[in-house]
Amino acid sequence: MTLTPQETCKALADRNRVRILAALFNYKELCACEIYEWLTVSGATASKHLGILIRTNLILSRKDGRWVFYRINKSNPSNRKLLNWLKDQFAKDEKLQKDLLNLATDSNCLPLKKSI
Amino acid sequence: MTLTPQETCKALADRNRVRILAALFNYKELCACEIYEWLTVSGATASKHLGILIRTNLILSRKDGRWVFYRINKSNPSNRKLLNWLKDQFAKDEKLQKDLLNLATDSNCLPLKKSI
DNA sequence: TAGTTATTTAGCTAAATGACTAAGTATTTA
DNA sequence: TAAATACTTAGTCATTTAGCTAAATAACTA
Repeated sequence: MTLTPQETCKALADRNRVRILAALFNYKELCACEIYEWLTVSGATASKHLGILIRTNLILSRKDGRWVFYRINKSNPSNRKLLNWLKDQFAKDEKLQKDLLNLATDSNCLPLKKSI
Repeated sequence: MTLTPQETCKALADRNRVRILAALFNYKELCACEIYEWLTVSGATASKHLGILIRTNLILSRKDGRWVFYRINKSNPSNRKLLNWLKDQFAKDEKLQKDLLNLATDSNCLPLKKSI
């Protein structure tokens, strides 16, 4: 299935989905619970957002026991420029940077792995 | 006013707004009537879409008598990567390319100026 | 195997969006 | 100055979306 630009952009047209991507830019992987706790939305809501990002090939997931870990999909060449633009935007967004500091790195889920 | 990434993406999250940008990538300028005739929506609807693209700094307008001409805003450095990604997407989108052939170049408005 | 934990799916509601028509503004032409 | 043209604004309506809670699924643990 090929995505149109507006379908990809629609996936990025929501504050919480953009926040998820920003978080995943900072960490190699995050599990669903770490994400929804930080977003302060219900698990169901986060799951829906994560599903949208998966279906637009922006992120990938990996199941490990009870947990599902999410990461940026860097292997999709057609989105490279878009993700690069996003990264630029994140860097300039002070509010978002402050917000990211609250992403608990002392999660009782599994140790977060800082991105290189 | 600084735009968040999701605000910019929201502007690109609609088929007709993406079509407007694709048309403006192919022509230096187009007036509102050329655009809405090609989109096959009412003038009011096109005007709304054009307003959204203007407010997100993606396009610029110039009034000339009764006509308003629109063009891509190439002077906004923070959107350069995004517009580049969009251009890539357009090139790959066969449906859109076919669609663009129907953009009447024999408009009775004012002669269209092919983009360089 | 029963209970607990992590996540997804289903169903609901309020708010947002994109389309339309009608009315308003600006500019040109007769 | 009246009519016509090009576009925008306002108001209405149908559809979509983002949130929630409750129920379902999947996997571990006692």
